[in-house]
Amino acid sequence: MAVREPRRRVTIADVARHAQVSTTAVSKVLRNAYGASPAMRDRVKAAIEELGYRPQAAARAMRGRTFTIGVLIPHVRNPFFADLLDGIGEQLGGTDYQAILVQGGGTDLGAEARAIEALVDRQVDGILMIAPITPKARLEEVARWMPTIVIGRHERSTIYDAVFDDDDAGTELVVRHLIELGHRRIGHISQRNFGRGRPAALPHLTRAETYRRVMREHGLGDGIDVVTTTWTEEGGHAGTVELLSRSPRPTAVFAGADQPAFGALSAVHEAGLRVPQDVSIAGYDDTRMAAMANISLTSVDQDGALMGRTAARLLLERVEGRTAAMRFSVTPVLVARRSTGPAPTG
Amino acid sequence: MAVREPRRRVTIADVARHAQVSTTAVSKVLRNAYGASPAMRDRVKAAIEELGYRPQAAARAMRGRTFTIGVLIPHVRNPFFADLLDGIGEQLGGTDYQAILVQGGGTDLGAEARAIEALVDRQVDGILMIAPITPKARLEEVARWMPTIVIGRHERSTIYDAVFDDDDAGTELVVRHLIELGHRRIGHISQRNFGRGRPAALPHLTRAETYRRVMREHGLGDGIDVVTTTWTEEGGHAGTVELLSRSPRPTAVFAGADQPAFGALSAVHEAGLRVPQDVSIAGYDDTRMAAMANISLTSVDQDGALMGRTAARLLLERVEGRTAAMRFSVTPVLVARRSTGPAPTG
DNA sequence: TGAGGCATGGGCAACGTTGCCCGTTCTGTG
DNA sequence: CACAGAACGGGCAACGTTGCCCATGCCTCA
Repeated sequence: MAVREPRRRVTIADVARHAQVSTTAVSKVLRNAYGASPAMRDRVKAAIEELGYRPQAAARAMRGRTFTIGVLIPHVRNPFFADLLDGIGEQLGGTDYQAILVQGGGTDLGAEARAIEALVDRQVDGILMIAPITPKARLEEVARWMPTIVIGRHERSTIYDAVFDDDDAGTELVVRHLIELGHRRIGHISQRNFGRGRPAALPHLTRAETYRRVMREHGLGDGIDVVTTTWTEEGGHAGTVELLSRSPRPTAVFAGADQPAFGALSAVHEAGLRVPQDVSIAGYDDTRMAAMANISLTSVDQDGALMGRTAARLLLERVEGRTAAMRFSVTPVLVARRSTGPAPTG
Repeated sequence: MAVREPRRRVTIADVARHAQVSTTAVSKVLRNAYGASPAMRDRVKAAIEELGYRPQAAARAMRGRTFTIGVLIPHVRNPFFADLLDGIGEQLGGTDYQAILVQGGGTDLGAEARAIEALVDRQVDGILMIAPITPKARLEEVARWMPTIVIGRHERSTIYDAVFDDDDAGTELVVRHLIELGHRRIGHISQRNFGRGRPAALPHLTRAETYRRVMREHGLGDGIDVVTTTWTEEGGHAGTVELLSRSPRPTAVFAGADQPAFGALSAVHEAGLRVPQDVSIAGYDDTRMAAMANISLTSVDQDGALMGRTAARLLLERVEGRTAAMRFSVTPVLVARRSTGPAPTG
């Protein structure tokens, strides 16, 4: 097979010529617009089929529509985001909209800013932002340009919609679970704070705050111990090593998320301690790995697919014209597994 | 803060007016083109800064360039792809190009086809396809339209570049490792075959083929046992349950990838068997979870970041005009951990 | 002093699509 | 049979950017 020169792409004009109609007519058929007879519709559709015509998104963009939804994702390594994307994809399937993903960098404010600008420059019809660390003021600035849904943050906005997990409730579930098991010294692994916005807007801040509150409410203010790393396997490992070096050491660790919890499990293992006999470990997100029998990590399930579906639905509504702001919150559920058990006595 | 109407976006004409020059002049400055004095350059740059101007990708696209690289990814749930994306991002950082990701669905040929078309419709300057299942003929058709790099497939093409891991060598390493440990009955978990192209082009086919070859070369043709599922935790679990039901059951399982290997570990655990005393498990990809001390999965490391960087570099070269096809292969390394051990005697 | 070249800046058309508007033909009703 | 109104199809401009080309003015060199 020889290398042919790339032939010119089929345009609406080619279709019009082939179907013996005007370009306007073809456009009408494409958009299901008024003013096209069934006969013409068929003829044009046949021509489109025959020539393999596909509209060019760029030219459409110049007229205002791209049929593209931009999704800002901190980093694809976090498996929970995959659930969100599944939900988004499910909701968008069957519509004319296509999701494109852009990685924001996770902890790099500058990278995230560039990613957002990239989406704005590309004239997407709407943006879904997954747990952005960008200040709220900037999010609202973007939301004024184009329909925007923010996933995972708790602030109220009158300009964009919010879809989030009730991190407060979820954290309360898991910390109480540990306390009920008799734990008094419970370490917590949190993330470095990059945002400059209102505190507690980001999940890791809510979780840390609620952890502190619940501990205090149970008279365990002295047992509070927060280490700040990153929510990765490596971060969770390092944080747990630090917690285990305390004297007395905590008998349980709420890792804040499953990824650091996996690192915590490995750190406990390396220290020659047993889970849960010596140390209990709990995560958050209920990822698939958490359910594996040899891991069996206690976690908090937030329905990521539902959040994704809802976020995409809300965004489409906004694209279609809704302007009133909406909020949607998912109620988390504790999934107790074998990584948590009664506190060791003594 | 009130909801303002979205103001019109700043265009090149606004900048030109503000800087008292022509739009052509502004365009020249933007593109670092010839024919602009340093003085004018400064003036225009100041105006751009002042107005916060950003070029619109769609309008540029109509003139032939979008500064966008499309990345087709089967599914974000596979952690190995995150390494590839890190490499791609690293190489693209500092250039004017922005990567956008589109999910192909993994096992759904139709979804992948739509994803590829979405990228073509959006006039990206080049496409990086990660382990596509689309027939080669179609890949070449796309590659004639725009610069294309295919990651993970082994076929030769004169039209697109290929970047892949030497799956044959990697599989030989891991299967030999198991044989040297004394295993004779080694199960293998493979994936359903969706492609219709040349066999062995996709990694899972190469791995299965090489597994068979190495087994036979060591006189272990009778010990060959392949189950076909999907390369997910769930698939690996189900496949391993099936393998463990054999009589006699295999003493080792080469899971084909880390994700199914994790499922395999859990299945062995559930069956009340020990790893590696009763059953050895090996994966492929050397993901971060494999390195966790409590998992300690034997795996094969393929340098995903290097593959990603190389693929992105090759693509940029093609965007700049190279037409000769290139191939780049990464040499894998066996990482033996505690999930593999001597075959049980008797 | 004149010719040629270079540096600099701008005019213009074109990329593909769609919304607005206008003209023609057809249909139904008095 | 006349007329209003609907149905239908097409012309045209505009979206923002860039590549090609031309005009101007200055400098250099023979």
